[in-house]
Amino acid sequence: MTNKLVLVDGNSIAYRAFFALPLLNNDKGVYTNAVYGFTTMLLKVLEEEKPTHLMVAFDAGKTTFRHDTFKEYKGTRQKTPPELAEQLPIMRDLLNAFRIPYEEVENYEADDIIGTLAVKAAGKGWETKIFTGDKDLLQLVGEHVQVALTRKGITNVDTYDLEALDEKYGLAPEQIIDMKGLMGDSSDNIPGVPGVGEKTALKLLAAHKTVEGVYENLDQVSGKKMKEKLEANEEQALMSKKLATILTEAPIETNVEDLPVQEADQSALAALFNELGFQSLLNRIGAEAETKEDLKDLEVIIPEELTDEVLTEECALVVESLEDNYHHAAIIGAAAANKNGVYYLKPEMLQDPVFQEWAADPEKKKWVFNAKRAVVSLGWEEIKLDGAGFDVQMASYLLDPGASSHDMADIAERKSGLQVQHDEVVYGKGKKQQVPEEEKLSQHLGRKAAALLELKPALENELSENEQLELLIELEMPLSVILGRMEQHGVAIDKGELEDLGKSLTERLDAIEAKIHDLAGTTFNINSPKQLGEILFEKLQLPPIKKTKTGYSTSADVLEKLQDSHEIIPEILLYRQLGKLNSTYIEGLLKAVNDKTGRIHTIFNQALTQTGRLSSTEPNLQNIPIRLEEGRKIRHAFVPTREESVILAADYSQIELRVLAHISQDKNLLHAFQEDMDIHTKTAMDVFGVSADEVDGGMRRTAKAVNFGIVYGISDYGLSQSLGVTRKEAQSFIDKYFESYPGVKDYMDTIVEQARESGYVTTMMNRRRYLPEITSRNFNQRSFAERTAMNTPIQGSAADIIKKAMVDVDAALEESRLEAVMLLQVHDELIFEVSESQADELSELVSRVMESCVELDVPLKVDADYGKTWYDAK
DNA sequence: TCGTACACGC
DNA sequence: GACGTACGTGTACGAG
Repeated sequence: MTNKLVLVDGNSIAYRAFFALPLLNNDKGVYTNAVYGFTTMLLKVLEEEKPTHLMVAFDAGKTTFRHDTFKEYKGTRQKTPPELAEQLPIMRDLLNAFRIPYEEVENYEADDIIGTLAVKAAGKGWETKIFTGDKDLLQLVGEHVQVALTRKGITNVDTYDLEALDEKYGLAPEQIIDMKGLMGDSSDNIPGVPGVGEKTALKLLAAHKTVEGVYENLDQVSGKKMKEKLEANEEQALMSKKLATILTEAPIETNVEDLPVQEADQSALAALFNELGFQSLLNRIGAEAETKEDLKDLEVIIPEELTDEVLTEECALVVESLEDNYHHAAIIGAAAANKNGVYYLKPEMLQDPVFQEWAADPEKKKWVFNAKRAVVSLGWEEIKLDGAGFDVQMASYLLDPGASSHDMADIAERKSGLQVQHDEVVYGKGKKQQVPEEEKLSQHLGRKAAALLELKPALENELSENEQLELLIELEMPLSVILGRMEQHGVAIDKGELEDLGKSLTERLDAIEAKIHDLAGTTFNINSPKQLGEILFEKLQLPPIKKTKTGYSTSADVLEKLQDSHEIIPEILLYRQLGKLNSTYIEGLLKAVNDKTGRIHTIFNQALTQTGRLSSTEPNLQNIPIRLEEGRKIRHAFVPTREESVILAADYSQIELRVLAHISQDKNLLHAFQEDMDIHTKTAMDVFGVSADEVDGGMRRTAKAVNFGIVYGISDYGLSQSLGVTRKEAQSFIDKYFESYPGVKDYMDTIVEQARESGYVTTMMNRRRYLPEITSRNFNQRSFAERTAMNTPIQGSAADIIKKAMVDVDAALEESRLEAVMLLQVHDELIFEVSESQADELSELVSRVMESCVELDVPLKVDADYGKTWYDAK
């Protein structure tokens, strides 16, 4: 077997990694992004290339032999940023731990080391692959030498051999230096011939092979100016070529045989990864995260009897169940921690009336982790939990919704001195998940409870400093109880209705499938984008409009463009639409109906989204179809639990734009809502400069998309996609919008400026979102952060408002004589069930409370309606 | 088991 | 001048 040598251009890869990744740092404030990128690249190389020999070359010192030729060589290069410089020594530690040799040679660049070794290896008939971000190294490509150039990020590379190089540039490797000689290289301050760029250089070399060849045939060069430029810079061109030439005879003692790949020093590597905080890489090398302190230390008492020493007035409480879905999940144990100690409570102790009385007492305050989970999982066992006054998970979420995790173990790691193991480590995952023996379980739960006790005051302090305590105590905590009740109550489903819809869907799908196969002339899986792409773009020869990473795009917008070019297309679109309805909504919802209750019990995630909205899972009841009639029919299956009841839906009209009017104080927008105008028509009037009766359907649709863009923070590109216009046109709509609503423009500018200064934005109720990328050098990251800065206060404040409305409505219902149940929240809409006789009264109450739960400078408007099913509540 | 492509809601 | 562009969830496919 031939040997395979991999040579890595250390400085080049480090630079690439540094600029490609956000400025990460570990818990000690040391920047780690370049090291991280470098490491992932090394791991990938080891895994995929499986080299027999490997080394990393670094540049040494500031000056090299090239400076003798040209003292301004690399003269314009900016100093290595200090954030990167401090990472270079760590990379050497890393290589030592990997047992990968590295080398730097005084007076020479990494390129020269690589070139020399590549030549040595080629002489022995070895295969060599060079990893770099520097195109110069392409000159080393040869029969046995490939060069992998980083493309985007660091692990993504384009590999060049002789053939690929010829294909891309039409050049042989040795001509790379001729190209550099002619066009120069601004990053290395190689002058070249001024006025000659890549295009000209390639043209000249195609005709005359080398720099020397160009000058020998100067009379054949077309263009007077070009000839003059070349003539005037002959010496400079030759010098530039020399500068760009990589030395393949650098004085290096190392032989390629000295560089065999060795086993990494696992313990050194694990120690380094731990220090750097590379959790994911620890997993990848199969090592475990280090433990800060001895896990055996904690004293956990297993009480014989529950006394008021165990269950105190202020007490951390852990209620553990394993399944993600806590509805009807078995509680495997509990723990309490307070000033007296840490206690493990066996599951059967939860049945003790002493526990139940304490749990139900709102005066006995409990500090918990995910209050809703505790309330609902106890609730299913008929145990009432009240007085859950502080939720550590919620606190962590409110402090920084963008934090990498809100796991107990991670929060404890970040914010306390106590070590809590990850659930996955204690219980296992997937099929291997199981309840451990009591000793292990009591330790784990005891640690969680102890950590809660310690975390509560710490996080309370942080919240208080951010003025977010009210948000937690007055809004999210009461809301979690309400949401828990909604989840546990569930939504009744008419299974027969779903089954009937499913039957007719399946029949139609079968017919459409047959038709598609017929039109295609073969049977294939329509649900497979790969197979569908092959049929459409190869067999049927339709023009592929867009590509994805893996092949042809077959997304709806692509297919819509092909609508008229083949009669198979509309059938495929219909097949997709109906297939989605059948698999997700018919089959999916039927599977989600609980056997015991006959209802669907979703789980609202209250600590997930970056804006403060809720999300809904298992199943997601926030994306039930409504826009197309076919799908809307699904809502027929959402029914009240009692025959005599109805479903009532109350939704805020344009809440985000009203919030925008309030926050920005734009006079035009405020006025529009104060006069209760149709906002999309109003926007169309302003953007197109026409009167109300001149606004046609197209103008209103455009205006609506613009408003949508403002609310969701999409870019000119996003708007152009949704309108099917060019980016320029989209941008001009945005410009006109800002001309008409200058207050909105001011707000957008101000909020971005604020975000840059403080690093975060806030909502009306002091929800926060950090935007570190707002100072990024990467245009995309920065633009995204800027749009987020504009959008989050709008969407987040709307989320605040409906959450407040839910708390207020719940209280109002409590006081009223109405027997209504809140079932769902869908971002700007609340769904209830109520007996038909009380429906009008409920409608009036809900609308009133929703409209008055906060006081804005524009009115809030609610539309409410009810009917026998969710479909009819429109 | 995981990543990708696609489609649904707001 | 290119970059690759609201969020969140679920299903199906196909590679490992």
